Amino acid sequence: MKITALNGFKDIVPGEVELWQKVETAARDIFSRFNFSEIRMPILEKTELFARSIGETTDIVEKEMYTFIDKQITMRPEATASLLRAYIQHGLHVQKPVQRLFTIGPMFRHERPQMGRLRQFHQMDVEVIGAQNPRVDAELMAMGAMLLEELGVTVSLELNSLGCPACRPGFRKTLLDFIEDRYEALCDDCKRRSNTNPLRVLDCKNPSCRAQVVEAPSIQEHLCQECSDHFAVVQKGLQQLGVSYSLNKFMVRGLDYYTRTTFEFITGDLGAQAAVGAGGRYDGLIEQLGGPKVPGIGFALGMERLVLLLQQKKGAETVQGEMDLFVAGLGETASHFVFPLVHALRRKGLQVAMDHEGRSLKSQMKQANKAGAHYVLIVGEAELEQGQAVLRNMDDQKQTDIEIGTGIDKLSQSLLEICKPLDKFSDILTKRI
RNA sequence: GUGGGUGUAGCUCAGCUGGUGGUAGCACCUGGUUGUGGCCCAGGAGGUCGUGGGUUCAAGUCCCAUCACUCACCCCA
Repeated sequence: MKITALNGFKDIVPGEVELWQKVETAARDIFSRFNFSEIRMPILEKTELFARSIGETTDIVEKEMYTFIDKQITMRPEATASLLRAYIQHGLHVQKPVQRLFTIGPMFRHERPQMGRLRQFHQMDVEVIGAQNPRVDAELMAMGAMLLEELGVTVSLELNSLGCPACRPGFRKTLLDFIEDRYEALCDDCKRRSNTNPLRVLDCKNPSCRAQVVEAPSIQEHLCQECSDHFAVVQKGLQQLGVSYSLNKFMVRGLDYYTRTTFEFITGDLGAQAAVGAGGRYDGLIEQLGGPKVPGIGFALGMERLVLLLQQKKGAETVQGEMDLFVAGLGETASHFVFPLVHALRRKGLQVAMDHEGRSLKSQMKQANKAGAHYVLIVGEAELEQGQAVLRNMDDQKQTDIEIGTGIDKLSQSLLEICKPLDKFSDILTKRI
């Protein structure tokens, strides 16, 4: 019986992993432009952490977490809770009034997999802790938009405010009254939702529910003065930064801790999984987890979804590797000579490969070609005797003789000089992706 | 947890109303070139037809079960 990866768990193989590297590299670049620092947390946490932050009655906590029940530990289903735990544990608020942190890594949820949704999935998570100013909300969204733009994926930004503990309960009541009048017209899921999480009724996909809900009261019109002012400045900030967005009064968040600003980067190209990234403000959460009374805001980008979008773009051919030099030794004597030479060249910084299987020159040339070698050094019995080898430029097919009787150090030095000027490796690689 | 679709070579897939698994494409290996890549040509290797039962003289094909994958619902990045 063949052993395969678990359902919902995926290998990222060569040819695909380059896209992931591209996404990560772009993200690290942008995050550092915005003065964020990386933080890495463990994947396992005490179950209680997630129950307290995400919400005891959310689907995630109730049925989607990978938990070792006997040990009361859980594989993180999202990053924010762990990151805040680390922030509190290390007293990072004392070091700086405002912490700008990001983390990249795997998350785990036991859901049924589908396009863009796996059981182990990867997020890039960004959090600003200690900043109250609504301009920071706008700045964060602008950063997300900038990253997505640089990656070349087209998304739209949708924005809403969920209010705060002062005004949300009032709206909730208003909404419940509205739903009450139409209860019988709603689908079974929405009937259930109206008890558990009435806001969820607003973004039901069922067309008849949508029709019912069109006239629903908008939370944006029921915000308290502070929340309303905050929301206005967020929008003003987005306009200042030239970030286009649209208001969506139906947008709701799945996690309990969100307050005020919430937003999603949406695409139409991923089937049912429209959100490429999403986040919002969580002003009470840090205190609730036993930390200082500071506000926070953040968002997460789904890496699988980003990679899928990149793959969908035209000309998304698999990335071809490159190397500086392939050394072809013909026969046992030549291979014996070449073996330490390859090592010496690698030590000097060249990307070098050789064949160890005693294959024909033709076969080795094929290997070199496939590997994207720019040069091939051919060392045969005849060359060895004459103290010479042939250096072939694979790009223009020109061959030159090169002295090899002078010792490996000198030989590798001259090869280094020939091969290195061509080393625009990283630029070329970046462009090809 | 609920529903639909699909399982044939490493990958993409043919295989009609049951009658010996495809000269299919890509990829791989070897040769055409006594020591020279890409293109072309020739050859080669690669399969318990997802698995287990059943019907039948005969099952990749029909039936049942099971597993896996996949899309959607729920939920969510």
